[in-house]
Amino acid sequence: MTISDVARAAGVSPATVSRVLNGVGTVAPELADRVRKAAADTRYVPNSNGRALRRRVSDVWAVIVSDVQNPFFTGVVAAIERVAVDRGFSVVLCNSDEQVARESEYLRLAAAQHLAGLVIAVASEVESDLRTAADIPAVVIDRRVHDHLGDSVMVDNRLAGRLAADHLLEQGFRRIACITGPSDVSTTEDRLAGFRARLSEAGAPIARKWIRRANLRAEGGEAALRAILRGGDLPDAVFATNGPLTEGAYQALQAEGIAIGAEVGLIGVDDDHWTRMVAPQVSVVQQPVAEIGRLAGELLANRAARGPGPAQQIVLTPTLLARGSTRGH
Amino acid sequence: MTISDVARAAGVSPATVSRVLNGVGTVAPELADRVRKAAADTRYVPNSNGRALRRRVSDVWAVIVSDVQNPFFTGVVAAIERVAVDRGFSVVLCNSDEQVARESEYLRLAAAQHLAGLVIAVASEVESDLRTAADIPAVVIDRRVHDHLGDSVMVDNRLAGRLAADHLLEQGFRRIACITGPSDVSTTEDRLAGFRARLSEAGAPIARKWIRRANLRAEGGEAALRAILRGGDLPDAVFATNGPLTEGAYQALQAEGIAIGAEVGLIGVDDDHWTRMVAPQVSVVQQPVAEIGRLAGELLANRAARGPGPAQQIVLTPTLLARGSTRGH
DNA sequence: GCTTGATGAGAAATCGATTTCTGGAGGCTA
DNA sequence: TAGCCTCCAGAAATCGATTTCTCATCAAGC
Repeated sequence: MTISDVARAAGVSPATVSRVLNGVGTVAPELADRVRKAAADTRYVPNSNGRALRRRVSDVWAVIVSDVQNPFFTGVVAAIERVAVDRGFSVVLCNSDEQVARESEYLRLAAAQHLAGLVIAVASEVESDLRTAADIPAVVIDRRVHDHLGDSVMVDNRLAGRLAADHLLEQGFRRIACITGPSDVSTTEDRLAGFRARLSEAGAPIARKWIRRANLRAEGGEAALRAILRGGDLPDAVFATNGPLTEGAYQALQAEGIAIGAEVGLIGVDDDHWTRMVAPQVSVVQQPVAEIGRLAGELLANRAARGPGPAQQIVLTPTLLARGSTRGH
Repeated sequence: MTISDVARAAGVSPATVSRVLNGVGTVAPELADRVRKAAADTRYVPNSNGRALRRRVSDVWAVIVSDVQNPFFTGVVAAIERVAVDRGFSVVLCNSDEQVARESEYLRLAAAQHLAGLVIAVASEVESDLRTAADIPAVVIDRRVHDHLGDSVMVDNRLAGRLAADHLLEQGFRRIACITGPSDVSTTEDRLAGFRARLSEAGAPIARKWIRRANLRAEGGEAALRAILRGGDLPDAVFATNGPLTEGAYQALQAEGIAIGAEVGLIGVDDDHWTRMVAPQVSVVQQPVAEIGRLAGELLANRAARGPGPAQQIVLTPTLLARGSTRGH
């Protein structure tokens, strides 16, 4: 079913059908009615490849995230969608699953389709390469990318680390471990950096053996915590630098029968629902999830509307939520 | 940067560039090298609108789900992606957010782009209309749709309800409530139906006032449980028919200081991580998440490869996971 | 030495929509 | 009534890739 079929059915030219359906130019009301009727009767769906080819742009945004199963990202995506729907865009979500190769494939796809915009949380600060999609407006969120100078919405992750350290120190913890991600993920890396810096300042530098890197899934966090336990020397508190890692750390402590809070304190990042459902509740550094998504969406919409111009780099502030898992030492 | 630019740079015709990059036909090795070099030098990304227009099909699948924030769906999507990547397809995820209008928009988009395939969990059994995308191979998952006869992967949800009922009866519960979703969502509706049927058979029919419908988010489950509490007459157990509803019910019970298991039993659906992290752990009817996604992906790949043929309707079996939240009555 | 066939690569048609170009009909002014 | 606009709608060009058509070249076979 093409525009020519509709044109034939309505007894007009394809040009007229296009004009009616897009509301551009002037068409006699009577003809317009005939066209609309024909389009409805034939269940005509315009081929967006033809349209995008001619128009040279689509009305779809892609959001590429590194882990669709992480509630932080789905929360951000939901907020982006709200803005997009509001401005008449559609959003498709792509999951790179922390793999640079899959990310590149999605970037290629976005560029090849000449999408209207792109929001991306990269898989790797050093290896990710956004040049493939350099032609379409992009907003980088959550994680920094090597030499990207465009719009971005980030959180002050060094501060996040400092907040966690401050809190643990205040609560009297001193023998502190950290479970964090690969060194090419800027978020977890910055949180570790801020955390370390604060502990060093306080004269309680973190022991090298107590810094554990893991892949950014619950399994990674769990394995890392078990590795710490196997070391024999038990820390009195643990900082996990993202949501899934926190979850994994919690599960390992629980499985080993260690009293969270009393024996070993635990503080995490990202306020997923479960943190308030367990006992004791888990202290976390919270990121402004909805705000990140909203701002990313608005930045993208503005960039698309206003064209090139000075890049905006927004940095938001995290918040400490102190709870039972870091009390009772 | 178009194929003609590359052709000019390599000193050949566009046809030759196309042949080289797609590996079809025969091209002299020397020319081929020149083309490949020119394509690399110019960072040429083929316009997929032009390509899809001519080829009449793309290599992208869309997965439309009703709630990206529900771990059940993201789990299924991750499994579909594994199959897709394996077969050389890309997957984009679309979130209808339980809204038929947004779902239609995504269906229109999928049809307009002539995507290679579609996997969908509909927003409404009665209102969702897949005819818009009738031209592309589709697999329906999770929820039934009014008069859809194509491929599908479902779970025996009446059995899921019966398993929950059986277990509660066995544990000695008799005054039982149910928190479920809108009546046009077949999954929660079937679970309720199976649950009711089993309780009636056992001579302990569920009281009408103890059947609460809620929107399918944690807030909905929480509100529904509070409504039951406000009724004054406390049930001795509650069945929540999906993941977020279970979460909400748990939160409400906990907030009200009701001892889960001892005072009020709780059984849910979907084995999200938190169910094993809380105390007591929550009993659930588990769906084979990865299996659903894998089968949906394979069904779609086969359909695309083999063309029309008899539809396959796969029904999987849920499993009961009995835990502390339904003990101790 | 001439015919036949295979091979390689450019020219041109094609996909389906949008947009520019073009021309006819009708209204207005001088 | 001639001349000029304006308005409307069809014809045709265009977007960028793929694929069919066409033709030139060269080798093999008789």
